[in-house]
Formats: sequence, structure tokens, C-alpha cells
Amino acid sequence: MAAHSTTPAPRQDNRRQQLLDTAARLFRQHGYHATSMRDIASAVGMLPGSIYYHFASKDELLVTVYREGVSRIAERLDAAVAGKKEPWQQLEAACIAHLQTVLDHSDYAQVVIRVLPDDAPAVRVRLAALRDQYEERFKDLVAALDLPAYVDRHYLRLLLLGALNWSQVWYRRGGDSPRTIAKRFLQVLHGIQAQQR
Amino acid sequence: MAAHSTTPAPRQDNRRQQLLDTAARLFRQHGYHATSMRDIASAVGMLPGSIYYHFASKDELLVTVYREGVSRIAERLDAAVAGKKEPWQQLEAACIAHLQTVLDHSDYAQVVIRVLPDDAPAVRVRLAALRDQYEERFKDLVAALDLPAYVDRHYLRLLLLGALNWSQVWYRRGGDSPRTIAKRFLQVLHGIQAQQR
Amino acid sequence: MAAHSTTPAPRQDNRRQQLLDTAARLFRQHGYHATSMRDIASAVGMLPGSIYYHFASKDELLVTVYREGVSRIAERLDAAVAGKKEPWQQLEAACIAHLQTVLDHSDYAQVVIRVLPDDAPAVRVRLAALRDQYEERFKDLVAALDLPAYVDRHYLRLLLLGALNWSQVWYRRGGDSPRTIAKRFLQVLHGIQAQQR
Amino acid sequence: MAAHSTTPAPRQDNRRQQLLDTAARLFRQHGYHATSMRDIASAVGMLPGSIYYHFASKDELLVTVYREGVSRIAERLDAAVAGKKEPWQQLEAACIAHLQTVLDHSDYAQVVIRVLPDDAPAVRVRLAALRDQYEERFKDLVAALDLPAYVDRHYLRLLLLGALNWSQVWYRRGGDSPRTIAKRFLQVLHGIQAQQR
DNA sequence: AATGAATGAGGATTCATTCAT
DNA sequence: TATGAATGAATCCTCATTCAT
Repeated sequence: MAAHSTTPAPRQDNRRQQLLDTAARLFRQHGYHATSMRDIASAVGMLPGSIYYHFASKDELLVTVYREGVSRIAERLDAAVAGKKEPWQQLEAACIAHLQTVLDHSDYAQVVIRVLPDDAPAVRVRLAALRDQYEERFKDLVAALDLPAYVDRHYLRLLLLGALNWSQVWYRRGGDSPRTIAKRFLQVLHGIQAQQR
Repeated sequence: MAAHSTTPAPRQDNRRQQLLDTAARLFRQHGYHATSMRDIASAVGMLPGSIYYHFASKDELLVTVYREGVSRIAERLDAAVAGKKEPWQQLEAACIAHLQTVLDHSDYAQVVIRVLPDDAPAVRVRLAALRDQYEERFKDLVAALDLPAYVDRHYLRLLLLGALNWSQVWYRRGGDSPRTIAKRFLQVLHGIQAQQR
Repeated sequence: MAAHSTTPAPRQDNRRQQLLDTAARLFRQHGYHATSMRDIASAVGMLPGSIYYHFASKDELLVTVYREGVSRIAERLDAAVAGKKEPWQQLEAACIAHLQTVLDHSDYAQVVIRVLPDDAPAVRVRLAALRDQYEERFKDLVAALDLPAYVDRHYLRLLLLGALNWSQVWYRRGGDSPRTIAKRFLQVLHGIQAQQR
Repeated sequence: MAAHSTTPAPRQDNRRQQLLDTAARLFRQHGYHATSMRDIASAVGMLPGSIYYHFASKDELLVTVYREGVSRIAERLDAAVAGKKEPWQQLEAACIAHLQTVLDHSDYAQVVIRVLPDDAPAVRVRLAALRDQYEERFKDLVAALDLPAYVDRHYLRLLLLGALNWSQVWYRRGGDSPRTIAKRFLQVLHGIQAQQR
């Protein structure tokens, strides 16, 4: 078939990957409950039962997507932060990476924000652990900031992450870019730093 | 209406109210998709079919809950703001009222935050309109603030509302009260105001 | 039936009864596992989902059939025994009633013999209790017999009941009647009594 | 395959035997319908599809187990009977061997009792033939007994075999041994012989 | 001698909804 | 105001089996 290629494509896990990609896309578009195994199957061109060769259950499929989502967003964030030295610049880089991933780049990462652990009670704990593992990074970033004593770092983190995550609700492509949004958010917050002098 | 009925007060729609209260509670606890008409019916002690005497569909039930939710939170917010003169104090009062309602007081209001318009595509537009109508108030509150020029009021509002709404995801009873949370958020932001002097 | 009745048929539970009758028939013909809800539904002319209006699950349907089966066979046995005074005659009457019910008269009772409690693990205990409740009667019947000391009444009961129940495996209509079979079994056993003189 | 491999005996069909052993165990534990090809495969550490290299279908697997079961129980019975001369002692030896095999020793033999020919309609006739072939032996054993004229040998056989087979339903390890049970059954029956003098 | 990947049919069950009474 | 009874479609998932490799 392939003209003069000996092994045309690695072929290996490629159906599984397709399945995962499709599930991620549909979960992000419609949410977990509103996406059926039928929907996923027909989007990849298999029968619903065939999915179960690759994944033991819908919940397990979600966990796998979630894990991949956390892994992708964490990677991007770590890479972005690694390029900066100054704490506020690190935080900005992190927010930009977070928003870009979560609004634009990765269906997987979007699922982590859109689908709540409670949506799949049987795997709730595992999903929550994955999320927490990622959010830890923001603890460190906030801890590194030079801040006036009266600013509660705990709530600074929750304020920022909440605002970033919630942006998924109102974000529409074509308006400000994720990068711009992140920067604007930090500009608003930056008053804090400015005032501490 | 009933011509010579002795039943003094019409006490109108007593069952309908029960139904709404219950639907609001279940939608907030489990989300829209994870709550079935059966669940609602059995919680009020009716048969599933009987709900349809009061509401045309599950979507319609949601819209009614949503409308009531918006109305309740708006009332509380308006009342809270009315007691304050100073713009920052008004904003603080608004945030406290919002969080208290959305985390504690009203199942109805919690549904407005927890259930996304996209969860019920057929009534998406109506739900979104109801939400927007409420969020308008924050535009006015932010507009009244005395702020440095470089602070983008649009994003200040999104930052704040996002953080407030997202708190539903991590809030647990027994920790800081909604009032405390709102105050901490504003303290963080307050750097902005402080520094502008 | 009732010639000039105004309410022609009580109508009440009549679909539920049909369902039960049909389930009993199919469970006895094909066993529990080999009978699907689809099979039952289509045999009574409903959709599979409609069964769930009447019964919560397939297991629950089985329990109801079982209960009815035990009740029917117990009634017949009690009536048969009541007509006799002499212990061996009571036992014979019981065996005849048992076999007639279990081979011929009642689909319900046949299910009690054919479907083992282990076939429905989730309701195993309830099924076993129903069976035991019936088999108790044979304890009393055997206890009343005048027997030589060396005959173990426990095993006499197990021998007899085992033989009676297993006859479901080889019984074919057209051969000896259940009454005849029961009598032959007891004739075989009767040596015991004869010899004790 | 391996040219100069030292593996001495071909040790033929080593996996096939494993498969049979496992199928026998699972069929006896859970019954035919409740055991899936997946269950069998995963218990021997293969994939479900791989079973089909060894057996054409699940039914065929059952037939093979059944055949082996009949063969094993027949062998044990024949050996036990061969050691005795007196007809009643032969019958006792047969019953003991039957019960020991069917309750304790052989998964294969237990399948012959537990799984009814009707459970696999497509091979029903073959299964029934295998069973019958074994039960024939009891005809001869009963024929050899010295019995009063009024004892029907046909029903003596059915009584005894029914009781023995049904004991699988109530037998629990830890109570009386299969040997004891068989002896008790025969003691009960022995009245027959005793009285004929 | 077995795997990897799938099929197609069917499993029990749940859903929102309808409608005569 | 509701109920009783059902519908029809969809839910997730499991089944025995196939077949190219």
C-alpha cells in the first residue's frame, strides 16, 4: 500500500489516541453527562461497545483524559515559569500559560476545568487529587511574591485561579486573547505590589 | 376564582412552590443532568408525571428556578448596596451579599452559578439573559469606583465575579464564612485603591 | 364473566399479574439467566422499559415470583395434608401435592425448584429463606413418622425432597403422572416401615 | 520449533488442559450462563479470542468439560464397584464414589450435575446422551439387587440418583462427608432389604 | 499458539414525557 | 390536581465471536 515505505506508520496505539482526543473534545464541548459513549464512538467511527476494548468504563475514560489534561497544562506552565526569574513575572507567565491552555490549546486541559470531580462520583477522589496536584504550583508561585503583610496569600491564589478558571464561562474566541486576559487580570492585581512601596 | 368556596385564602400553588424548592435543592446538589424528574417527584411525594401539571418540561422547571434565583440574589444585593454610600463599601457589601447567597442562603441562587446555560441548550439563551441581567449590577458598582487609569474596569469585574463564582467549587461549610471570604478577596484587591493615593 | 355487571372487570392490577405469570412461565422454561427482560416484555406485549413501572428490577421480579411460588405450593401441600390423619398418609399426600405442583400445576412453584438462589446473588438470601420456609413442613412430616431408631430422619427428608425436586430434570409429560411418581417413591421407601414390625 | 531444544516430551496441549480445568472450575462455581469467555480467558491469562484456537465455541468447551466429567466419574465409580461382590455393597460403593466425585473431587464431574443440558440448547442432545451413558450404570446396579416384588427398580434408581444429585444444592463443606451422606441415604433405604426377609 | 482490535447483537436499566382517567 | 400506566428512545456496558497479523 504505502509505496516504498516499509513501516508506513507506527500504527501502534493510534485508535486509542483517537478515542482519547475525541472524548476530550466532546467532554469539553458538552460536558461529561451530556456526552454519551455513543457520541464518542460515532465521532471516531466505531461501535459503542468497541470503546470498551480500550477503556473499562466511561469514568475511566474521563480519568485518563483528566490525567492527560493535568499533565499537559502542568508541562506548559512549568516551561513558561522556567523562563522567568522575577516572582511576578513567573506568576504572569504561569497565568498566561494556564489561560492559553485552558481556553485555547488543549481540549484535555479544558476538561480539567469544565468537568467537576462531582460529575463522576465513583472517581471523584481521583479527579480531585489530579486537580489539586496541579494547583499546588500556584501555592509556590504566590509564596514567592513580595507582598504587604495584610495580603492573604491563600486568598490571592483562590482569587486568581477562580478568575482564570471561570473565564471559560464567558470567553469567546475573537475577543481578547488568553494572553491579554491574563495580563489584564494581573494588571488589576498589580496595584498590590505598586502600593507596597 | 372559586365562586362560593369557603377556603379563605387561595394560598395559591402550594404544591408548585414545593416542587420549585425541591428542584432548586436537587439541581444545586447534583447538577442539572444528574437530577431526574423522578428524583424531584419522589422528593416531593408525587409521581413523575404529575410534575407536568405544574411545569411543561424539565427545561422549563430549570428556567423558573433560574429566574427565581436571579431575583433572590438581586434583591439581597440591592438591599445590601442600598445601605452603603461609599463605592468601595458598596462593592464590598455586594460581594458579601453575593457570596452569602450563592454559598449558603439560597438553593435557587446557587443553581444560577452551578448550572451553566449550556447544560440546557434549548433554553440556553434565556438562562444566559437572566444571568447577564444580574451581572449588570456589577458593571455599575465597578464604574463608580475611583481607580487609576491603568486598571481595566471590565477585567476588574470579571476577575471579581469569576473568583466569587468559582468559590462554589472549593467552598466547604465550617471554614471561613462567605462574609470573610468576600472581605479577604477585596483586601487583596484593595491594594489597587491604596496605592492610587 | 359476571353477566350484567356494570364494572366489567376489576381491571386493577391486571397488567402486573400478566407480567408475573409470564415471567414465571419463562423462568421455568428457560431458567433465570436465559430469560431476558426483553423476552418477558415482548411476551406480554409491552416495551422492556415498561416492566420497570411494575417491578424495580429483574431480581425483584424473581423474588416476587418465588414468593408466590412458595405460597402456592405451601397452600396445596397444607390442604392435602389437612385431609389425612395417619403420618405416612400425610407424607404421601404432601409428596403428591409437591410433585403435582412442581411438575404440572404451577409455573411459579416450578421456578422455586428450577432457579437456585445462587442464580441471583443480590437476592440470594431472600430466595433461600423462602425455600427454607417451605421445606420446614417436611421436617414436621418426617418427625411424625414412626420409624426404627437407626433411620436418620434428617437424611430421610433430604433423600425424599432431593428425589422429588430432581424429578423436574427427567420428568416428561405423557409418562407416569406426578401422583404415580410420588407413590412409587414412597413405596420404595415403605420397606422401612414394613420391616420395623 | 526450537531445533535442538532439550525439552524432552512434547507435553502436548498444555494450554488446552489449563483452559479445560479453568472452565470446569468456573462452570461449577457459577454455572454456565454466569461464566463468560472473558472470565475463563482472564483466569488462565489469555485473551478471550485466544480460546478459539483451542475450542470452536463456548458450547463446545462445555461439551468437552462434560465428556471429561462423565469419564472421570464413571472411572471412579467403576473402580469402586469392582472391589465389591455383594450387590448392596456394590451400590453403596457406587453411591459413595458418585457423591465424593460430585461434591468434592472433580470440578468436571460437578459440572455434569450442575449444568443442565437445556442450558446450552444447541448441544442439548449431546449433553443429555453423555449423562445418560453414565446413569446407565445405576440401572445395572439396581437390577442386581435382591428386592421384594413390589419395589419398582426404575423408581428406586430415580429416587437414589435424584437424592444424590440434589445434594449438590444443600451440601456444605465442613458438615457430614460425602461418604457419610451416601451411607445415611442407603441406611434409610435399607429398610427395604431388611424387611424382605 | 496467541494477540490486538473490533463487531453486532443484546444485556438491564433510566430518561423525559404523554395521556386517559 | 394528580395518578396509573405506559412509551420510545437512550443510557452504560457485556456478550460470544471473528480475523488479520
